[in-house]
Amino acid sequence: MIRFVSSSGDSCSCVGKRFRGLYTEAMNSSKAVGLADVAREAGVSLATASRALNSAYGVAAATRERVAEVARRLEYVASPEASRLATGTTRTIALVVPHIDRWYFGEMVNGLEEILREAGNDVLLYHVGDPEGRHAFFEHLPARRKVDAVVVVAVPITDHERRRLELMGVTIVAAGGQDATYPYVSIDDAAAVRQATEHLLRLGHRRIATITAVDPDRVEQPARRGRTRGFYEAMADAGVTVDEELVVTTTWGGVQAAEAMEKLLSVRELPTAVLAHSDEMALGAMRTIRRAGLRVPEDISVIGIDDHPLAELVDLTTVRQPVRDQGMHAAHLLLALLRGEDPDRAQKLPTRVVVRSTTAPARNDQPSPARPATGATQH
Amino acid sequence: MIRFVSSSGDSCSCVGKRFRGLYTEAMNSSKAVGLADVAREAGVSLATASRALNSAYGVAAATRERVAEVARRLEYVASPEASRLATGTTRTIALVVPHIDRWYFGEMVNGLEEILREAGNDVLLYHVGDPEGRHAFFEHLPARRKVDAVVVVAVPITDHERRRLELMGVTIVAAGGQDATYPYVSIDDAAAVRQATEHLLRLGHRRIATITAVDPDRVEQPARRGRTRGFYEAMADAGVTVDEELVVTTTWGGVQAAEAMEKLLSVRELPTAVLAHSDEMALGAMRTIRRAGLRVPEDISVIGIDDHPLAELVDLTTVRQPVRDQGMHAAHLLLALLRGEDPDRAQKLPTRVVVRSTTAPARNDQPSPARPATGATQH
DNA sequence: CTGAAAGCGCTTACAG
DNA sequence: CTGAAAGCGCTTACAG
Repeated sequence: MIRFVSSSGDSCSCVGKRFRGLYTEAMNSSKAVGLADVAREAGVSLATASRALNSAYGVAAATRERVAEVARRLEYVASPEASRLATGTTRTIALVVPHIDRWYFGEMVNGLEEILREAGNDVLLYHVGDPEGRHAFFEHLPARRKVDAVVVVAVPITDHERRRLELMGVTIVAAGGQDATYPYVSIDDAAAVRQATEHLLRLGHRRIATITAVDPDRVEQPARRGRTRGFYEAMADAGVTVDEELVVTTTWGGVQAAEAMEKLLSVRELPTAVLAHSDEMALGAMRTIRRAGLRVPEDISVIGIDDHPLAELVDLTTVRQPVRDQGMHAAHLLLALLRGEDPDRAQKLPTRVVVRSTTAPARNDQPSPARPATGATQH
Repeated sequence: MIRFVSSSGDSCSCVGKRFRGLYTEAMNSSKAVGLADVAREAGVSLATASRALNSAYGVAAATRERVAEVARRLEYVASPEASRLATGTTRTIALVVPHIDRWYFGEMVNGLEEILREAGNDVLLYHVGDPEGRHAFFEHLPARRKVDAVVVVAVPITDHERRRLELMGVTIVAAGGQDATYPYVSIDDAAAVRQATEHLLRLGHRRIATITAVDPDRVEQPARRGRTRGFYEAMADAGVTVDEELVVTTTWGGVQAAEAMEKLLSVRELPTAVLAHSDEMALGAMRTIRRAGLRVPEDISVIGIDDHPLAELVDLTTVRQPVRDQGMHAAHLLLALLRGEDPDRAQKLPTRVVVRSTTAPARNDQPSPARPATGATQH
């Protein structure tokens, strides 16, 4: 930890010259207190000191007290390397995140980190952007035996990857993804889209377009399946035929959605509403609509999914998903698994429509059987 | 790592029953290959095996080759705990992040993680939201001796905190913050705001309002000082007197900015342009303007700072700052410091105005000495 | 309840 | 160039 490599004595990490004296002194004098110091000071053996600090049994209350007191006074903290080596446990959990720079992932990590750290774990961040990164991660991490568990954030993993982790005894959990093969917590994608679709249907829309998102390099695309399914089901339930021309697919992203929207605007008969698979995509669609000289929601209603923090600022109607909560639940799920409990391995958190001002009743070119929403929030 | 705690044999982490046989087998048979296995297989001692794999000197080329080959074949990976214990180094770097869920922080972490991991370090994530979290971090982390260095993302730290880290020999670097007391990479806040202000001035605006951001619980507020200063300087240079009524301060956030904008709209003579300290805040201001029945940019021009990914989708004019780059540069700075080199300890990355459509020439109630910008990007 | 001792899996002077 | 041995700082059976 204390690092004075250079023999010439001029390189004490990044510390300015004026501090050098101070540093040398600190190095020589303090040298992190260890268990031995605590034991000596408390007048017990190493073994007893260790037990007093860790295990619940086998130490006289008075002894435990005394040791604890000394440890506190000396600001003793066990060397994690040493105790990990000795116990064979790491108390470290890896987070595998494809796009840490996107709100969704950051929020998820936020929730995960909070719970995992509270439980005494270290949280290692692995950003795996592209397929190679994923590959490298799954090939090396388990072998490194650095972690007790890994939580993958919205990344479907292959069977091979999963098996590799399992074989090494690494517990795996998915946050925000969903996959029957390992425990997860997510939203019900189909239900979310169904809610969005039903909101539009309730407003009297019939020509509803949807901008569907897929991952460019994912092996599976559950979200697409799930979300798209919700749309078709809701339309069918309402007895509305889906015009396949109004179903466009693109990769995640606002710009991509903006381009997809151009396609939708070049259809013979324009849609009166469009449902995007994320708020970001909804904003992209809105830009195209706006640039085409059309208005939202007067000419075309737009609804997204997420309730991104900025959605509120641009008055975007959307389906809210609790992202941070998904992270927290996933963390709890993982901890339960690590404890050897048997928690619910398939948790879905509810979503709900948040009505703002990018959706409006369809104009009277279609019959409008349902009443328009009233501006309040609904389930 | 392999974890079969229960004596009844029914709790192999989170693995389903059908896998139990497989697991037990794996556990019994494989048991992670260690240096000893490599050494034996290669017919050398532990010491030689270790040297062959790590140090550059002191091993015959042929020996090194053979050991490396065996290691590869056995898929050997050193136990990080053991080697850290033995070397006293952690190869671990902590990232202290106040709001991982915001784009700016996620992007920064993205850049940091990439470079630090490439260099062979583990990246530990610490989300410290509130002052207590910060306190806990700085009090415990150094004592834990878990990390070689910490990079604080846009969090000014107190002198006491800094000293604590330094005394433990932990190298510290700031990414996105700026502070004369430790090495950093950031943008020039004053320059960024100056660019924004000059853009508005160039469009002929004179009644320029600014929504200034401060951190609620920060000890220092360099950004505020810096950014605010840029505004006053640019105005002074242009010979325009700042109307103090048009300078409002609030905490970071779109909703807060929306409220601040209400204040600006209740001034006797409305501003013709407003400069917000972030894009999110700009969007908040725009919402208030829109809801007041005014148009952007026809009635009021709006410019932000950041070039948030969504800024492009809402056509927001802004000052772009390279966030990921700041993270990458900060990582390189840190690595250089750890290597004992003497890098530039005060790196500022350039920003530039990105003109989109929320700013327009001031209407002719004021003289317009400069030509309006032409829609292209400018420095 | 407590202690002496072995061991976790590496690295690294110290001798050849 | 190579090996035997000590040591990194804990934890945990194994004996009292």
